[in-house]
Amino acid sequence: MPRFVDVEERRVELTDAAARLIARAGIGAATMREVAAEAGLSTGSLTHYFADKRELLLCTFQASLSGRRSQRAERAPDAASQLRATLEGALPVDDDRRRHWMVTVAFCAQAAGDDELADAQRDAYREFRSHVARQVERAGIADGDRAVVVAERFIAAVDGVAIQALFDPESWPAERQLAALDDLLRA
Amino acid sequence: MPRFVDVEERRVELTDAAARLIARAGIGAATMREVAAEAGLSTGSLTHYFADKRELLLCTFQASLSGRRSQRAERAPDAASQLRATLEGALPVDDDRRRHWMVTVAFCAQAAGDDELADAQRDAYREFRSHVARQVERAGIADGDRAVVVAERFIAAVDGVAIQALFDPESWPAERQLAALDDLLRA
DNA sequence: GCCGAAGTGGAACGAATGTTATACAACGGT
DNA sequence: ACCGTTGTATAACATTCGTTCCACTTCGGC
Repeated sequence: MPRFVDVEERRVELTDAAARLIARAGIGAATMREVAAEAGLSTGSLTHYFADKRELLLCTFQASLSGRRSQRAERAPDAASQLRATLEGALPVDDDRRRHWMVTVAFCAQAAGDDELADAQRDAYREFRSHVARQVERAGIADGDRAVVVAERFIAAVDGVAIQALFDPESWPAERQLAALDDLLRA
Repeated sequence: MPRFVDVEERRVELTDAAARLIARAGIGAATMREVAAEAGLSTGSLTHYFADKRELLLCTFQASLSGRRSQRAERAPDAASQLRATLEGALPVDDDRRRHWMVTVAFCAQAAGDDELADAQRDAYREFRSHVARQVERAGIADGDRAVVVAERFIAAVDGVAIQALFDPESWPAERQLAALDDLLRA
């Protein structure tokens, strides 16, 4: 087995390139040629690491999801701070999180007519809901089913702010997004 | 001027066909041929009413927006009921509103890399925010700038629920969406 | 030193897309 | 009755897409 290249790393480079293109110019701009060029490779190499365009896009989506998941890992002193950090991770307050959000929206739109993608989206959402609900319980805000309902309300509020912020950044600088989050947690 | 055909009506039929396709199978499925076929016409007729595909999509988006705007028109007895009706109009509680939401999400994703579309989206959102803020004032919930902030919070909460309901309808039947809306207005 | 597998680039193909052009049908004005 | 405009359908166009294929390079094993 000659020629040592870290396959997984190369795949990450390619899905990163795809995510960058999608965030910048929409999912329609993520053609095989454009993705390869963005990663500094050729289409021949691209097909060497992903059999299909479909596989490339699915991996791009899942990489974006796991990127968001890893952001949660940052530990905070107490349960309330952890909850706040988790919700803050879902706000487009910097370029990186903004990029993740644009990719998420693009795949939301793509999920229409693609059942596999829709399932992945739904499962990711439910997993996130469980995660937030667990932190709500730890923070002593609510228990059991009530915690899930509270988590849903928190997520809905944060997502709503995120969407407004995505397409009207002038009205929603980072500080205003964080202020809205604090208002939410205070109530 | 021979051959009487209601041009505006025909254009509505075509943008409706486009909206149906987008909601059903994503914006990628809205090709010129598919839209024409969905409307029961040929591409020759389609180009007769819309110079470009771009014009067709822009008109489809604006038609979806004005459709949502007209839904607000239903009068309610008091200011609080009007506010509730407006916010309920932003929830995908039936097939029609669900369709509008899918189209909105599709164009949200498309707005990346299309400044004109992004501007239209932002302006529509601001107009909706003003509308809700006015109803918040009339309902005596808040005044002036506070009314705008309250409106933003309401819209964020409703949009967040809408997105969760779009991609996880099992968890979000219509009654649960409306219950979440009532919870929101009670607080 | 040579062989073969892994990696890479680039060309080529068929299919599909947006767009344009052309031919025909339908109807009002004179 | 004829003409010109409007509406519609079909075909063809160039372009672009995903995909496939082939030549070339690079390295480890024998």
